[in-house]
Amino acid sequence: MPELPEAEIARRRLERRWTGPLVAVHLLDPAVVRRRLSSRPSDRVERPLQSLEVLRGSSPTAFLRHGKRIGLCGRTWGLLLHLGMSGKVVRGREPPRHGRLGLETVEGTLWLVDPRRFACVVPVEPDGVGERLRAGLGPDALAEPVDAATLGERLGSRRPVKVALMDQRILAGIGNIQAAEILFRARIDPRLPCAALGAERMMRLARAIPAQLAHAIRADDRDDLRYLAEGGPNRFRVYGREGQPCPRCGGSVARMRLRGRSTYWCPRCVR
DNA sequence: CCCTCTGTTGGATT
DNA sequence: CAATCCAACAGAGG
Repeated sequence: MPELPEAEIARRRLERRWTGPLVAVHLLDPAVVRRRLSSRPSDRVERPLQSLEVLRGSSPTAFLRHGKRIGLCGRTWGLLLHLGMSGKVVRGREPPRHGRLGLETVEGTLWLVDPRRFACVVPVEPDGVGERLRAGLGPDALAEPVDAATLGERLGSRRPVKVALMDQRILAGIGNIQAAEILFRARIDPRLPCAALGAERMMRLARAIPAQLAHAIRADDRDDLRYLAEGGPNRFRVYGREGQPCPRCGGSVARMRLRGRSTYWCPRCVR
């Protein structure tokens, strides 16, 4: 479920575990290397590096993140990373199942694992990695929190608030799960058009965004990352909890479909 | 077995 | 123009 919290966990894991220069690059699935993060014009890379071999013998000087994207900066290279739908970073000696890429240091190997193969890495020139990460995206939903007035301007007017929250051009990092958790925390009906929020709700929403993301990161860091698909307990307050009691009011958590995505919320809590 | 569901994203289609 | 569908994929669950 890589959204901002999982991307931040992956970034930290890379930063903490990357000790010393890279001994070897294990490219288990060549398709994981792309020439750009997406087909959008803002993600165009003029001179993509041809292979990951340039990484060997060096170590990154910066470990960046913007929204769901991660960026590593070496002296002679940069590497953009997007975890896609099921990507994560794990450490271990042997290549794990669905391992796509291994970055080996003397201390061990960091593996990009990704069953669904939507994750990718893009080798680029070292300059401008930070700019590439932000290209076309709004401010980072955690690191660059916006006040209620700014949020209101950015959200626009017509769309349901949950749909707008998931638009990376407005704020970077919020996906389907965190949108549900944020709106639950702010007690806002996900269907409400942004223009109908009003000052009071907008204030609650502006506070809830960084609060929820920080909470999710803390939870992940403590428990180690667990995916629903891996059978771990559901740590979310409403996501994936249709029919279960609302942790705040005891009412029943509802599920609906908004723009094709499952949306969980508590009808009794919203105000 | 088969059908539906799932974390992302962007482009095509209606 | 907004909503839906689809395409990249694999796997879990009913």
